[in-house]
Amino acid sequence: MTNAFKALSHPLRREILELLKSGPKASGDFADAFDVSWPTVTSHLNVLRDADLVSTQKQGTSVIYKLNTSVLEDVALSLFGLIGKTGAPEPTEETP
Amino acid sequence: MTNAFKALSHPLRREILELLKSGPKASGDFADAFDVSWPTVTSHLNVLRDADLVSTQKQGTSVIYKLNTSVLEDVALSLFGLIGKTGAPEPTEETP
DNA sequence: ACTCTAATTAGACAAAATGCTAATTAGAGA
DNA sequence: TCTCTAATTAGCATTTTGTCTAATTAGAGT
Repeated sequence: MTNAFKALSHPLRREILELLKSGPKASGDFADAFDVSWPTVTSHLNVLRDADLVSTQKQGTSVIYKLNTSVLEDVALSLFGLIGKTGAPEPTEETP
Repeated sequence: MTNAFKALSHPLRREILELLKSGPKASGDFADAFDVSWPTVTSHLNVLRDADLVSTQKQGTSVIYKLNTSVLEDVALSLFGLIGKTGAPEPTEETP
């Protein structure tokens, strides 16, 4: 999960995830959507897949990417953990 | 808030935040806690402060760092937004 | 087999991040 | 004032990241 933080650090990768919110997409869709070269997109997609934030599936000549919600949720929860929102009931007083 | 993602991408910086969970600490406390030089710690602390993840306060010759929970919460929420969860995690148990 | 489209890999290169040592600033106290 | 301690800044080497173009792989359709 540690890699997920690094993967999330690039704005374009976060935009890719944002696009994936509306459903699975092919590599070329991202290449069309952003103003960078297709190889650059591929590189970012690889980072996201290595971090397990997305998973892939081949469909003919296309490669379909879809959001991997579980890791994303783990990351979000770990951040809440950092500020004391663990998902468990909060104590009425701060624990030193 | 965009910078927060980049700030969170380094393991040592996340460890710093983890340490801050238990309360505000001085720069030297981190320098003691980790196996890197003090200037390196300072550099990481600067990144965290630029990202508004921590705030500082001088106390004599010491500089006290404390966690800035609001930005951390924003980041966590934006990740939940990515997976369609609009709010904070619900308690696993009923709050008494 | 040939060709077109989808996508990735290879290789090069610039820019940014990381971490060190040495030098500097600034406050506290004798 | 002098000195000690806390912390940051400066400068530098090394590594990692980001991006491009060119080349390559692979499937589909004709």
